[in-house]
Amino acid sequence: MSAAEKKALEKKSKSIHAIQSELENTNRIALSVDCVIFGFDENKLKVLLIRSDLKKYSGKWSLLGDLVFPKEDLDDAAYRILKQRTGLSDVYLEQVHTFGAVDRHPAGRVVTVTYCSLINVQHHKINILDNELHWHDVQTVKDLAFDHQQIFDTCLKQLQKRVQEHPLGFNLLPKKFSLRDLQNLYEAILDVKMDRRNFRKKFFTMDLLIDLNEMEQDAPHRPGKLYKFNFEKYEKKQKKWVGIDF
Amino acid sequence: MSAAEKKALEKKSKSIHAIQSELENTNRIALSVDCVIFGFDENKLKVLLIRSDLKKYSGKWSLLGDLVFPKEDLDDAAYRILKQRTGLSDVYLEQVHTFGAVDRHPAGRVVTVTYCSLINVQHHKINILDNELHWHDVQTVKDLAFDHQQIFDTCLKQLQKRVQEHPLGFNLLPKKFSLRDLQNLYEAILDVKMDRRNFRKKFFTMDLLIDLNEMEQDAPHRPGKLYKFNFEKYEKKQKKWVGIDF
DNA sequence: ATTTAATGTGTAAATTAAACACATTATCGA
DNA sequence: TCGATAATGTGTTTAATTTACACATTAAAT
Repeated sequence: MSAAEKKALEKKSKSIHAIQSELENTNRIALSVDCVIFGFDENKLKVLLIRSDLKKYSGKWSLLGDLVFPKEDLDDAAYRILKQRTGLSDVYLEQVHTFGAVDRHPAGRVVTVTYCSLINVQHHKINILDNELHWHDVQTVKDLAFDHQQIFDTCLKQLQKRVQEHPLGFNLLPKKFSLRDLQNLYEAILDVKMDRRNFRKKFFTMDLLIDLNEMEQDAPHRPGKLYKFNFEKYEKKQKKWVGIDF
Repeated sequence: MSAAEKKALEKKSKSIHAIQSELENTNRIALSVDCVIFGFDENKLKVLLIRSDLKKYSGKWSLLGDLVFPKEDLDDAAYRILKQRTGLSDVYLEQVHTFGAVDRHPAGRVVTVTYCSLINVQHHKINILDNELHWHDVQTVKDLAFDHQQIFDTCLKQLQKRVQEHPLGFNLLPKKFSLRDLQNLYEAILDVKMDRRNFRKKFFTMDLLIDLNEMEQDAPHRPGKLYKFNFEKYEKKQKKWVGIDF
């Protein structure tokens, strides 16, 4: 992380507090963005959290958030915050939900728009600055600051739903991956066990994996073949399926 | 519509303009809610629109929106606005997306949270006050004010997706309906034709329709049986299906 | 070399979706 | 009144998809 980014980060951590009196006086609504940044490491789904800087919530973890600038597009704000905190700029980022309970933030009336992002933990060295940032297993995330537990739960559910309908998971994997890697990812995100042979069949039928004719290295046993995802082919085919199922 | 509601409506139509100078001076963000209210009538999916009150957009139609009060929950604001405009209070209402481009509103920086709602046109007499409100066929909606076309498109897509996964459609039908009514609804929302016999089989297999042992009245030909939806049974069963399909 | 723990490849059964045909019932008009 | 009309109501047959399950192959570790 550059010095400039570090500075921007410190500046941020005060920004919501700084407007507290202003919020109370003007009787107006402030707008923030919170990012739920998912990663995948050691065959577990992770989420990046930051230690809360509010005394009321000291010791608790919270999501990465910041105020939206008055003349900044909402989506731009989300990308800016993601970039500030992780250095990432070329990743999947999707709006999930907006949380607007009156008392959701102790500093005053702050409505927050939540974005969800998936990054590859190995590809991007996150600066664990002053132990403020930490990758948590999603399984053990609990008791977050503010209403962040609710936000996190919503985003995880959305991720589980979306990952079944779109190839989001590939952003979490290395460029070259084995089918076992892919299955581990899906099992971690969806929290289910799948049949290895049917899983394999499923993806081969989709015909969206490119066989790289390479093998895993340093596998403890028989190495598997390596693949990459055919994003181009996926973009071309537009699904138009209609069914009723509830 | 009561006099009080009429007054509230008139007051509203100025509210965004009133804050224009304030927005410019304070350099802050205002928050609004826009409602996309879907209805169903004459076997067509409709959407309730209001004539734009801004000169810049005179003659164009727009969604029903209003500013969120500083000390009002976001969801409450959505229900308040829906109630103000339609008198409805006990309906399905769901947040869809938040739109926050800097220049999306001519009055200044207004970020808007969009909600989608489904109501039964016949059950709720909407006061078409001064020709300001009108039910439009969704098929012919185009060229809305502001970024409302984009918002509408997003909501329609979301509706089409959600209606396949949840029994939302029943809110648009009378309490007693025939299977033909139900199929007409789905065909209108999804914009597809379905096989009558397979459609029927689908819903009978779900076992969520209650046979009322009544027949349609005044049908031009052989009348069909009437049913109602078993909401209680639906609430009890929780779907936990996992699959990958993209 | 043998063991071990993976990968890689099918096949059969069950379930679900799609395509399709005909008898039944009420209305309408001659 | 009676046939024509235009719906509803009830299958069956076929195809496609999902699920369950078995065995040979490969490389590493001992």
